[in-house]
Amino acid sequence: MRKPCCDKQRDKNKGAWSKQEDQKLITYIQTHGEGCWRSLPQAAGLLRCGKSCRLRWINYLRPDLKRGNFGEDEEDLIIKLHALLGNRWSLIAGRLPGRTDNEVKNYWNSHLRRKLIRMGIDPNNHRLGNCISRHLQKQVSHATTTSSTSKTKPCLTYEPAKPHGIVNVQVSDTKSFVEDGDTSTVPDLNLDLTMNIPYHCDTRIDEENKQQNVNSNIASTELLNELPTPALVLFR
DNA sequence: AAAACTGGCAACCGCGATCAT
DNA sequence: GATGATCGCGGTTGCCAGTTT
Repeated sequence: MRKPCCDKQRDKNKGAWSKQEDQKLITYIQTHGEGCWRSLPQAAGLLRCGKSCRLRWINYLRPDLKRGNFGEDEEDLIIKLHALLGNRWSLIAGRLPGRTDNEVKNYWNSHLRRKLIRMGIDPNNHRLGNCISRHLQKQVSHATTTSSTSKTKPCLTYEPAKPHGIVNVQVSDTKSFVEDGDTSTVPDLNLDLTMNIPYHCDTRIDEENKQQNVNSNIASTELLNELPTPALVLFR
């Protein structure tokens, strides 16, 4: 049923975009606006498929793109949002003005993911791995004057985004664990936060509404700012 | 100095969702 | 409801520059 991808057409350019191509695309969109990607290449005089034009515009040419390094606050937000939403890059990017889903995805894969792994945190579920990394072990052993490897390891449980937008977050106080050292005095705080994002996957809501619902819910509750994800706890 | 390796990023690909007929 | 067209998303690939051996 699916039509062969337009990219496979022989007369289409592929690979890196030239300045001339960029300029044609910019000029066309400035004049006619976004949309109708299918017909855009021909109208703009580009030997590209519409898909490629859309991607180029959204990820690189759009005037409102921020570009440059991610700030610490942006990193925090990405980690928090990823803990809540999983690999929903477009939703995550929607909370980061001037950032694209591709940019966020790349940054996650090349920076944040590794950072979490180095911290001994599974980037997939934001849980501390079974084996605490050497780095973390150092921190722990440094914090505790006596060896205490047999003590209860910090328990951070994040369940990634579930269907219907319900996210359960259970957090033990890792910071206390690391900094205080004496885990026996640290109660296993189990903050069972249940967030009900009005995101009904099973009903047909258009993407904009979905995004607005998610955005407004997150923004209004400001819950994100209160969420100490394991990664963030360890970064600080 | 050169080869091998690594990391970052832009772009591509395939698929599902949605729209149009 | 069936079919085809289009869009948008997330995973993956490939290129290139920088670093290490």
